[in-house]
Amino acid sequence: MAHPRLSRLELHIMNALWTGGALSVREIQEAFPERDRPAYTTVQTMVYRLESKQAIRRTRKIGNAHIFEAVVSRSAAQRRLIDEMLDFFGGSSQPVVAHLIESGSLTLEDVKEAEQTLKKLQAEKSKTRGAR
Amino acid sequence: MAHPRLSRLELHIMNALWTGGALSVREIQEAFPERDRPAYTTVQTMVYRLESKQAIRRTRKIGNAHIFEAVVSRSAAQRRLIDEMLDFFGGSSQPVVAHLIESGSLTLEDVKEAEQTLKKLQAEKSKTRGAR
DNA sequence: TCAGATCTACTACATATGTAGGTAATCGTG
DNA sequence: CACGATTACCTACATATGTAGTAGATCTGA
Repeated sequence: MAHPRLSRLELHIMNALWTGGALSVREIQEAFPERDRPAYTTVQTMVYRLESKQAIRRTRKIGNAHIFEAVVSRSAAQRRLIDEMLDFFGGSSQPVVAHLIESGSLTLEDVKEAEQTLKKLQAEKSKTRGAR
Repeated sequence: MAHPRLSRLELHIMNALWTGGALSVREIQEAFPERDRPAYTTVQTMVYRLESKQAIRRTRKIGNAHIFEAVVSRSAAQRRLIDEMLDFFGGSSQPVVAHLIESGSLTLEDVKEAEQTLKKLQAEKSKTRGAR
């Protein structure tokens, strides 16, 4: 499976690895907020499952502890999540953007940046097609 | 539960109701693409579960068939999905927007519209705070 | 009216996900 | 080296999700 579906908890674990690099099970567990931190073996089980899904792999060993690192990139996982979301939204970004605004997490800078990127993309496209 | 978590299939069913208004189980089933359409009773089971989660409710009866309608709004469900996503993205919209662009679903119009909305919001906010 | 079509309500089961205990192997330290 | 600490590995189980069958109620058209 190149693109395994990742569950909520699995994503949290991936997040720890994306953020912290290669980590042991213990380190992953401790990356969870103290309040609401799963048991060591809970994390371990999910780590094993992620391994069997080939979303992560063992790299080396420190003492008797295995060190794991992400195989699936954060970007790829995000992409998948967003594609699934767009599915519900009929493929349109508009409602997504609207909710980002509502939630207050979309800044004017984000928008300006997006605009630049889009314009650049458009320019390249028309060049490829033969400058219309 | 005011904000039940909705699974993939449940969201597809909600989608049918958001789009088609009040529907029978049969109509919901037929809203699925012919290729890859779950059995009638499969849809029925999910409809019952959505009912017990109070995401939908029975409104009336036509013949011997119950007619269901959404209680949870599309907007509220979308909002929840996006909030959950933002959680993984560290609360930042930036990666979400980047992926929307990559997927090609974000248009310049979407961005312009967002910009307008944001500017309007900002203006209102500063007015409330006492026009700085 | 009554027989076939349709629907409801209940039951069942496989897979996925979250949660964690128990036991044995391995490590580091005195 | 021996022992306490830390891991690995295996097993188990509850809840969620997807999938669907069956039995009996209800409806509708001939």
